[in-house]
Amino acid sequence: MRSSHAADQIRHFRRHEHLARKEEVQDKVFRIEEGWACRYCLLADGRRQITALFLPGDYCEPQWLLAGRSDLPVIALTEVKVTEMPLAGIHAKPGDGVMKLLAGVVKTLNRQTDWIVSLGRKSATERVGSLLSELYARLREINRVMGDRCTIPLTQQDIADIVGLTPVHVNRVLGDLRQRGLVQFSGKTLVVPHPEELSMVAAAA
Amino acid sequence: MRSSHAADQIRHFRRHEHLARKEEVQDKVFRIEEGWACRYCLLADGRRQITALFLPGDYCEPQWLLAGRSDLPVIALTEVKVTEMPLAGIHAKPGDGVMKLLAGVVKTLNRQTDWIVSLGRKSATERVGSLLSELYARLREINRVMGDRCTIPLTQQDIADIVGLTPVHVNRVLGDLRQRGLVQFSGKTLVVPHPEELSMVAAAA
DNA sequence: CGGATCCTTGAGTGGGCTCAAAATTAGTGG
DNA sequence: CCACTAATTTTGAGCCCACTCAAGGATCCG
Repeated sequence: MRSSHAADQIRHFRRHEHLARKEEVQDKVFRIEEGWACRYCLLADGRRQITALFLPGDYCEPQWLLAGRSDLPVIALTEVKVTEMPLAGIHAKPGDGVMKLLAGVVKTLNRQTDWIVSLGRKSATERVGSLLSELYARLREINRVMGDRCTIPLTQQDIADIVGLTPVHVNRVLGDLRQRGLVQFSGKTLVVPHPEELSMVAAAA
Repeated sequence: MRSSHAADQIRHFRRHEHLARKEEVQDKVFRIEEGWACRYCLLADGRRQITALFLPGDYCEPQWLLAGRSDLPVIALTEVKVTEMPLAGIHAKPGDGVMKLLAGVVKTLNRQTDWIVSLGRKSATERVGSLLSELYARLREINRVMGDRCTIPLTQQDIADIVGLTPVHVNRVLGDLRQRGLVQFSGKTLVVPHPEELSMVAAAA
C-alpha cells in the first residue's frame, strides 16, 4: 500500500535552495525521495552548525506536524526531489500516516542525542569516525551501499559544520583515517572495507 | 482541570538514583514535581555526556509513549518527586494528555538542537553562558526565580558534563563570568543581575 | 579554456586539557 | 553538636589538540 495519496505533490529543489526558512509557518511535511538536505543554525558572526541531515526516505521535518512552523532553516545539500505531504490531509485522515511521522520525530530526537554525545565528549577522529559510520549504516538501510561502496555528497566544509571542527582539520582527520586503511574517501565516494573497525574508532557507549 | 487522574502515583527518588536504566522497557512516563534529573550517556572509557535536563513541570521522557522503551539512563541529580503516568491509561483516554506529551517531545527536541549548536560552535564561555541563561529562563517560567536569584543544584562536574568541558575549566569560566559581574554563583545559588547581558555572551543566532 | 569551488599541506598559535595539590564545603555517625 | 570523612571547589604549571593564516594544487562546470 502506498502511503502517499492524490493530494501529495512531487517537488524539486536545486543545491543550496531552501526547503524552509527560519521560523516560517509550515502547512506541509516533506518526504525526501532523492538527494540530501540539512537543518542548520547560523550564528551572528557567521559560524554554522548543521543540526540534522535528511536522506532519501526521511521525513523533513515531522515535528512541523505538531508545531505548525519551522524553527531553523532547511537547505538542499544536493539536487533534491521531495513529496509534499499537506498537513491538512494528514489531520483529516489520522492513523497510520500520523504514527509514521511521530516515529520520525523520535528517530530525529535519538540521532540528535547521539550527536550531542559526539560533540560533547569525542575527539576529532572519533567524531568523524562516528559520522561516517552513521552515514554508512543509514545508507545501507535504504539500499544505497553497493558492496562496501556508497556516495556521500558532503563537502569537507559540510562535514566540519556537522562535527564542529574546521574544514582544515577535517581534511587532516580524513587523511589519517585513510592512511590507517579505515576508509577510502575520494571525490564523493566512500569505501568502508571493515565497518566494525570503523565503528571501533567511533568510541561507542 | 487536573491532567492527572486516579491511576497516577506519586513516587520519590534519592539523589543518584536511577529513574530509568539504559534500554529498558517503559510502561509509564514521569512528570517531575520537585527536583532535577538528567539523561546521560556513558562512554566505554568513562567519559560522561548529559543529553537532557528535567526540571519541575517537565515530562520525563515523553517519547517513551511512542517508543515504549528508554534509550539512555535517567538519573536524579537531587531528591526528586515525580508523578507516574501509566501509558496504558494514556492510550485508553487519548486526547489532551497525548497532545501535551507530544508537545513535550518537540520541546525536548528543540532544546537538544540548541545544545548541538552550543557544543559544536561555541567557545567555553559562550557555552556556560548559554546554559546559565537557559536555566535561568526555564526556572523563571516555573516561578522559581525570586528577584534575580534562583537555585541551580548542579555541581561543576555536572555542568562540565552538559557543556562538554572539564570541571577544572568550568571553574575558571565561572570565575571569569563572576569577575565580569555577569553572574554570582556560590553554593547552589545563582544570581543574574542583568539577564540581557548574560545572553549577550551566550552568542545567540 | 577560464573561473570558482574544493582539497591539501605547512608553520605557528592558543584555548582548553592534564596533572597535582590545597582549601572549602557537605555529609555522616557518634 | 562535634569530629571525621568524603565530595566539591579553587588555583598553579605545563602541554597538546585543534585552530588560524596562508598558499598551492586539483576538480568541477559553464
